[in-house]
Amino acid sequence: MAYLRLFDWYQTNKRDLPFRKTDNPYHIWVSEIMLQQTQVDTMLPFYDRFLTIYPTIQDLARADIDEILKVVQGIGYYRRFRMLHKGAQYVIDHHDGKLPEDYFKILKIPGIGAYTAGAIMSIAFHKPYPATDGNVIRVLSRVKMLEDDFRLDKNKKKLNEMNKELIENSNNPYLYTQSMMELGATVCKVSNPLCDTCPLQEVCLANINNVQQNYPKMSPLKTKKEIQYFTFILEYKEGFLMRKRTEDLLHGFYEFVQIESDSLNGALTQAQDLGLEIQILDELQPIKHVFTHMIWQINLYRGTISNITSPYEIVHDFSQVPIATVVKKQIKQI
DNA sequence: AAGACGGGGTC
DNA sequence: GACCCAGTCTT
Repeated sequence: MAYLRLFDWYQTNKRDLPFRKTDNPYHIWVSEIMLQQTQVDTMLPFYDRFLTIYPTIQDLARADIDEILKVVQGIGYYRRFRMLHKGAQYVIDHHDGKLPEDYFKILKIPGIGAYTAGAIMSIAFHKPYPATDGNVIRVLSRVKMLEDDFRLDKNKKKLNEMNKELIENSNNPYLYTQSMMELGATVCKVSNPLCDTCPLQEVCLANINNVQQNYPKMSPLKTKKEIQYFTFILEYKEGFLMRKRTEDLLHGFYEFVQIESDSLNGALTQAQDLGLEIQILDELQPIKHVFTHMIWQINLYRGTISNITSPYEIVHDFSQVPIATVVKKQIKQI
């Protein structure tokens, strides 16, 4: 690996990011959780707001999970913030409220896996533990022209071992992790990589052979399952009927009366079985919402109702409860 | 090993 | 429309 060129390139070209201006291990922890499967530009506003409200591990540990969800609503993958909350409480209970400088102790904290443990060790504590994310997979698979299918766990683990050797030999774990990820994010991009400006262009086998787009090799994703819903925005006593979700998906977020059905009549019948006598006023614009593993096709109606039954409750102010983007799209229409 | 888990950006 | 992203946990 051409470490010096890589590090020089990083020092000259790095983006000015708030989580690179701190050496507070907790702040770096929060940033790494928010960066899981999330682009920098998307997480930035959440990062600032989150640390303003929860500036220390103690503040986060004693916060209410519903309030935390409200703070991060719109970013997605909300389970990571339930885990982060548990993680803060775990650090209070097991490590006197301070992040330990030990890879295997960090790995035991809820919500922290191999990547995040390596990122915290190398970025916050300057210790040589590998942080192998999508960027590093892309950079190394191109530089070395690796033929493995990186959809598979075993191949990611193999590459993590290679990344471990590289960071151990780097003499600067902090610069190694930061520069590899910065390179993957800004130069060694998924499509149209900027190889002309890459500090590794002379050692990169994919660039030399002009086959960058073939790497990393990834087996195709499964097609998403589609679900048809009928959703009713029902006014009741100057509020709206809503339910706090108890499913794993969007757990703790509020939704209107939403029923899985192929037809309006079928949905209304199911609503009756729940004790809801719905009077429809308008049909609104249908909504398509894409998740990682499924697609919701939502037929949307506005109506009234003269009664309320469990588990529904009356929500008077949408700003007081966690609202996911799929419901925000619905609220926008009223 | 495979599936669950959000939302936004890119081409 | 299809793919990807500074992944982790559960089954």
